[in-house]
Amino acid sequence: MTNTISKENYLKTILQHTTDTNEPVTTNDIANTMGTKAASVTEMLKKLSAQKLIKYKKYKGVTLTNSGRQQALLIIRKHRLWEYFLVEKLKFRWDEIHEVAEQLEHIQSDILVDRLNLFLENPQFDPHGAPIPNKKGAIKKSETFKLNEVRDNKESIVKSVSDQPDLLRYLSKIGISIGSKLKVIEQNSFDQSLLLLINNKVKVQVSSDIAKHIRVQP
Amino acid sequence: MTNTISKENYLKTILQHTTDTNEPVTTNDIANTMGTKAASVTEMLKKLSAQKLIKYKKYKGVTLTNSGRQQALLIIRKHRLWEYFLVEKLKFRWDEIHEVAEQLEHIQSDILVDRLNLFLENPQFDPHGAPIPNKKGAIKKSETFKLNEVRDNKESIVKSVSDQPDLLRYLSKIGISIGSKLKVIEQNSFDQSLLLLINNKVKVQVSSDIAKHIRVQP
DNA sequence: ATTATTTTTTAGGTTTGCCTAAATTAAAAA
DNA sequence: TTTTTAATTTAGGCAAACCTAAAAAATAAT
Repeated sequence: MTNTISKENYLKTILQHTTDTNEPVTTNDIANTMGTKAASVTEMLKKLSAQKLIKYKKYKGVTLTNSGRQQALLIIRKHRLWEYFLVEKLKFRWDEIHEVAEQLEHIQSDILVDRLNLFLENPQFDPHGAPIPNKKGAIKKSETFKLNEVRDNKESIVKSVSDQPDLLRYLSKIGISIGSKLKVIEQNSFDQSLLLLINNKVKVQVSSDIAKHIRVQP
Repeated sequence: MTNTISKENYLKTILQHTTDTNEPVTTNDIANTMGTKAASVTEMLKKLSAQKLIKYKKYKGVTLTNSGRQQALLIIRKHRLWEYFLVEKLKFRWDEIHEVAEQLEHIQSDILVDRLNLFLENPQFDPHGAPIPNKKGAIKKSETFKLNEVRDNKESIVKSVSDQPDLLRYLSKIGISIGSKLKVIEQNSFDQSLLLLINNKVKVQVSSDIAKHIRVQP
């Protein structure tokens, strides 16, 4: 019943690549994000398929079964609860937590997750603003928009950012955090970079590559 | 530089078997406590020896090198800090923590250990009364005695108990915890069991098998 | 001091998860 | 539609950590 760490990581990766698009994820995409080779991925897909955790047709990519998605969501739950713990209790910076949470998410203990959740008072979002799935794996999704899709001169509030240490360090440096108020002053039509007003105070130019990792609400 | 979980467990086991006796531990003893077979142990000993973590002569048992002891002590440190966390913060009972701590002790992150220690306010003893090694692996040892070595009609205070869930549940049931006051009323000369007075209130008969897992101070 | 018993080691296998190189299939280009 | 390119899978290997069975060494018993 208990999966290996490697299998858990595959499930998590497949979930991440299929939730937004609803499309099957390819062997190569999995290999790239996991830092393994395509051949290794194929091999693992066969095992996960035999366990009915994924739907896999040769050469056609993969999606999760309900059972696989459920398992993946509970790993995400653990990851995000631990991230919250690291920041709120142990005073980690948000760019320091990823690596540690990647380890902690694989600790197997239902009672631990329950009590950690209780101790943290049932948090709903992790330090990057990502929603924490509940005990059953259910996730409440909110309507947010990528910053690079917001029209000029609209004000919005930062709701979440991608979990990438480099990005997080950069955002801290320019003063963007969850809850920051952003106004897109203008979009450069050549490179799609944005001129932002942050919290009504500072103007900063950010690339569209950064902007697409920032999700906001009007 | 980073060892596998399996290697860490071997180091820990070797430490546990060599600290009190100062004698080399045998292949079979290691196999028994780890739940593996002697052949597997021999194989691993060769690897640990090649890494200069243990001193190993064929057929002659094993001891740790300074480097190996240092590593083992830092794993113990993590184990005991996590145990303290589980009991003090997450409200685990002391008989529930072992299995989880066995997993948590293998999380690799120096910064995590430092900040956990800070968060817990630098605790000196884990929930069973075992001393927590400091950041350098140093452990302060206190003079304690096994309860079965205490003379009749002497009063003493419980300082530590062995980390075995069954034992811990039993001790809870009869009302013994760290700090309890015990008086050995009499020792049965046939089976060496002890009649105890606990906290000046309850009388309980305890086998010597239990008593040797309870360490006390006068 | 031999012999018998127990302990430890060696030899040869298994599983998991990774790899490279070659073969196959699918997709894109001519 | 055929050819070329790209993606994927298969085949065959490797390291880690376990195993069983057989051989060797150490210890205990006669």
